[in-house]
Amino acid sequence: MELLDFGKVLADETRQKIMKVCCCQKLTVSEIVAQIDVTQPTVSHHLKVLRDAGLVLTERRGKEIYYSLNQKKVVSGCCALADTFAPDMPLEIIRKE
Amino acid sequence: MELLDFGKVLADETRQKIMKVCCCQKLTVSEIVAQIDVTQPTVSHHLKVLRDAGLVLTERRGKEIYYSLNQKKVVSGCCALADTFAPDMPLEIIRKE
DNA sequence: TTGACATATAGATGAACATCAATATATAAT
DNA sequence: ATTATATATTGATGTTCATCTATATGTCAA
Repeated sequence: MELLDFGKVLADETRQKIMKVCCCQKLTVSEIVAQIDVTQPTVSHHLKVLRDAGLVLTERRGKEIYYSLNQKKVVSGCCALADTFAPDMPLEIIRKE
Repeated sequence: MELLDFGKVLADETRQKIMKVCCCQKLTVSEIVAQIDVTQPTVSHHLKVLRDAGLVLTERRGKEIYYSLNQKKVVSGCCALADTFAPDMPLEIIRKE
């Protein structure tokens, strides 16, 4: 089940913090570590989990690797959740540019 | 963080199965047990988790207690997720009655 | 090639949690 | 009151997983 993976990714505080900080910008691992109270290996571990779930995009520049949240994937996950567990709810417009 | 609880609830396969079966109908604990491959205490445990998160509605009728998924809460959780982790995405209309 | 820096991986440890059997509580019927 | 049925709770057990330290890998500069 795809939704199970989505849920598992969201079930950790550190992971949600990482998602939040690289939500709207590209950050290196070091920059993420600087903003969160865990060690670098721990951040790398969570980035791997996020990467495996397709929830994060990466871009190498020299020694550094930039990470950013894949907002599109977040939305598709949310939609899948709503479709599965709230099929009777009219969702209307949630946000529009 | 509210979102963390939402994620944790979603992070278990049995819980997702329970959510699915009582998504669009009221079911007793026994009826849920009959549809899922775990014991009654395990189902009760998960129903408690769901209840504490406000994700399930209950209704007592005699000896039996009917459970049904709170779809409204599911949607508000999905919206909170999108607002937090996908603020740049235009969500448009997802579904409409 | 050597050294410095950025990130990833391996292995160990502890905590959180899903599950079960056993038992308790609640409700209804006789 | 007693019995039967439905659900909840308790306590034990095993597994999953987050975290750390130590180390490996990768990249660039001198």
